[in-house]
Amino acid sequence: MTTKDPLAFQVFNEIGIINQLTSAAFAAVLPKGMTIAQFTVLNHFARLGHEQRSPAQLASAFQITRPTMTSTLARMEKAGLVAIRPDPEDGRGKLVSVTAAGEKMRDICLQRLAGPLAEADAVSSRETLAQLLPLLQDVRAKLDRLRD
Amino acid sequence: MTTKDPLAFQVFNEIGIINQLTSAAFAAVLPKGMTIAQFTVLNHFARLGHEQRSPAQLASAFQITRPTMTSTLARMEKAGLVAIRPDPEDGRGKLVSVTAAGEKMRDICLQRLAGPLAEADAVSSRETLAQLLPLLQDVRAKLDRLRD
DNA sequence: TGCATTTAATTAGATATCGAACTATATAGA
DNA sequence: TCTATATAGTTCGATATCTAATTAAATGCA
Repeated sequence: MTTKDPLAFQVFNEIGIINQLTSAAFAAVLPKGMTIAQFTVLNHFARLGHEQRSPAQLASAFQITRPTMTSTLARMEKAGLVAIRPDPEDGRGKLVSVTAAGEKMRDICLQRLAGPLAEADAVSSRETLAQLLPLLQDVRAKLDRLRD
Repeated sequence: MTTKDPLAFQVFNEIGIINQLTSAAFAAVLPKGMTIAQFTVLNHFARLGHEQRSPAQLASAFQITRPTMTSTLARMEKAGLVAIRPDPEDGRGKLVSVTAAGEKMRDICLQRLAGPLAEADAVSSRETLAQLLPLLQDVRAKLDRLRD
């Protein structure tokens, strides 16, 4: 990246590369067959306290399209990580919930992620990370608003 | 993301989401058939002043695997954006160069990216971006070192 | 009531990406 | 020189992701 590039371009370029490096490192330690996308879904349900969610709600939460979520959920259901049933209140809709196996898988992933996370936490000083977080949240919030 | 998550996790999560949002916005304005990956290659050659590069060098520059670069280059060659020839000094290797059509395509992409970039530049104050850049570069440099 | 529009989800076809396995060539060491 | 190892590139099979098009159900409005 030369310094001639616009500031925003440079920033988003760095973000892209960091995303690639960290995603690869995280994916490498996940159990065979598990992916970041699937882990993200499991993690989301853990935060929700096991409420049910529609595929559309999940897609919206992660800012991905519904076809993508359909695809990921189908794989997760096949692997027994989530249960999908028709929405009794909407003939078009479905309701997704996490299974016991899904919760267990999330715990396993968390354990395995601990190492790389600690490493990442170590290489970048907590100070740097602490400075970064609010700035990133600010940018993200503004991008979110822009999307609407 | 709850505040219970480790700092590094929160930071990388924000980075992932910002990457997704910006990538989607950029991809949306590119000409039919063009992708960010392909534009990145064209842009790289523009910076290099049209020197030739091996697929392995390109893969390394973008931190992607060689199979991925093989795939992208094959598509770009088919589209006439790059030329690929055997490396006369190494029977295993190949040399990639950008074509006139590739240069033209890069210019078109730059024009189309100007809008979204200006938008991104506007939503996030230059101050925020200016603060972010060195922090991100620091994190990226450390991650790079970690990889070796 | 009935039709048009909207919304939920899926299917199809594309690209990017990965790891694993393979081929071919180059290099190093005995 | 010969063989073992390393490197360049590809092929294969998988997942994630997108857009466009399709199906089915809900909603709105005349």
